[in-house]
Amino acid sequence: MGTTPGHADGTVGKAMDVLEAVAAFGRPVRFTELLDGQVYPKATLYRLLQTLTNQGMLSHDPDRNTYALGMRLIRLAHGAWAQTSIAPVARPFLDQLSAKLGETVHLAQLDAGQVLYVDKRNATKPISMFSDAGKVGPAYCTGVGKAMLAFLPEDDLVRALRAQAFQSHTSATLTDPQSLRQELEQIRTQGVSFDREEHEPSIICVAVPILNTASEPMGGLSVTSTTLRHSLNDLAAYAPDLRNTAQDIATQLQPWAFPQHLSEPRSA
Amino acid sequence: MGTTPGHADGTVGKAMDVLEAVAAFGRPVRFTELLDGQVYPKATLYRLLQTLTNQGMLSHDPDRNTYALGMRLIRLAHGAWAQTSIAPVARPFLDQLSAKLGETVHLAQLDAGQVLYVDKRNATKPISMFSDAGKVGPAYCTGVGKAMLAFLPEDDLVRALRAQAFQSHTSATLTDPQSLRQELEQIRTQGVSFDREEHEPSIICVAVPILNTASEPMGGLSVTSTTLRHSLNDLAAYAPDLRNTAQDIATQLQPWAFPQHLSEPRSA
DNA sequence: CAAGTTAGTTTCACATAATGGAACTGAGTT
DNA sequence: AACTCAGTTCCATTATGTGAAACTAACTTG
Repeated sequence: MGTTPGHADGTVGKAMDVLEAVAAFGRPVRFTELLDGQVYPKATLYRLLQTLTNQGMLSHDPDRNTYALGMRLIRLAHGAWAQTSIAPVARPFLDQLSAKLGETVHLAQLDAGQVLYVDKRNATKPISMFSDAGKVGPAYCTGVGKAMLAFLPEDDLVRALRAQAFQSHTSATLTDPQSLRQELEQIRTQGVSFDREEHEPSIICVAVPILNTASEPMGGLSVTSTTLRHSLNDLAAYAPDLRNTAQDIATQLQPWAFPQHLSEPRSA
Repeated sequence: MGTTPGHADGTVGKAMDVLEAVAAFGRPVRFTELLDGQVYPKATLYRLLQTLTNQGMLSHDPDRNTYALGMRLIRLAHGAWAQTSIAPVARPFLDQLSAKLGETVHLAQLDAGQVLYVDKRNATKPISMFSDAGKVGPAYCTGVGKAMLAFLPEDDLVRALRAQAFQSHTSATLTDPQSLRQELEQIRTQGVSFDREEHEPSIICVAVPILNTASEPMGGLSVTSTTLRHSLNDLAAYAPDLRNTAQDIATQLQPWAFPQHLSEPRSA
């Protein structure tokens, strides 16, 4: 987890492990810190760091002798966001929904069994980019996570759950696959999922999946609030709006799933 | 340019070239499309694509047989944004400035001679994350770009300019290093730079650099508008506010440049 | 201030892992 | 049934990456 050398395929895999290790620190990190947290021997780690820095995937502060994630990642991620995520398609709908409800709205997708937030609206104050997009969270104890898990094909679900370490974040967290599966069953029939302070105390949310025509989850959409401001019943009232927006997004997503513009006149 | 196999260091470098090549298309791309745009032979390209997909750096649509940038990049970029860019530090100041001026505000940094936008505020409507952060632009014909170039040490400047292909975007674009250098001289003395429709017709902006104590540019800050709404003189009036905000950000950035929290009790 | 410690860099004999030409598969055409 | 063309696999060759150990430089410490 985190700094696991996930069965590295070749040199590239190892390089990615190193990237991940740097990311895990969440701050500029010294060579040695990486060295004893990591499985790769000194010289190997050293060369990998060099190469990655060279490539702009890491940035190296020569004064402090520290490494941090490089800005090239920001450029590339912009492409990923635009090409691969459902966010650009969902954008206008998020605007609409957030304007209507005046609540915090999240858009998420599943990535390797984890919830990856790809967009967010916070009605109260203007939101800064990147600050929240790119965040990840556990799927089994978040509203959007459960909404998506509920509609995952069985084998995908098994794989997603195996990747999770079911740790108890709050007293309400579902920590065994058993009760989670029950909950997922219920979500599947109701089409709505709730986070009952399962991830963070006093944070609650209502979420729906964004499904394609094959009923597979393409993403999730949620309204988040606190127990101070809302009850779960209050949130439940948002469900219809959420469902409508999810449906709208799903509709817009169809052409995206079957792109027509594939064969362009090859520029000789 | 773009798909240049920039003197690849090793396998990792080649893998990054492939990433960049996929990014360059800006849409899901077929194997063959990459193949004949790229210098790597079939089998090699194939394996690199496999590895990258495996690693989540690319995503592969098995139906359409296309590759696109992967979501792992979004996760990593979030880290880069938080660790390496000046954006998180500048965030509250951007909020403030944008609230005061009610105009579109950009925060940028230099990356490999290009302008990389790392944050943005648009007072009129709520802004989506990632949509603009991560964008790149040419340094020599944007307000923030010139503001930063003006304060670059000579050898860095030479390197940055060599990377640029001085193409004429509008009739106002400075296309020769000569006149650009003159302009930079002026910016250096005045501390403000203008984009006089040099990048896009009718788009103008005023920008200032964010300088560290060594007077090296850490980033740039700009207010953008259109010729319909403002004259250059109007924009010039924003300069003092921009300078103040840049100063505030620079001050906050000092501890960041000399992080105290480096030696933590090593977790045995 | 010499001996000791720590952090980072370089070397080099060795072996793994990447290479790419060519052959193969299988879907789509004619 | 013969012919594309896109994508995938094979495998002998060799380039690349490997990592223990030696080295250097800065920084403590007795």
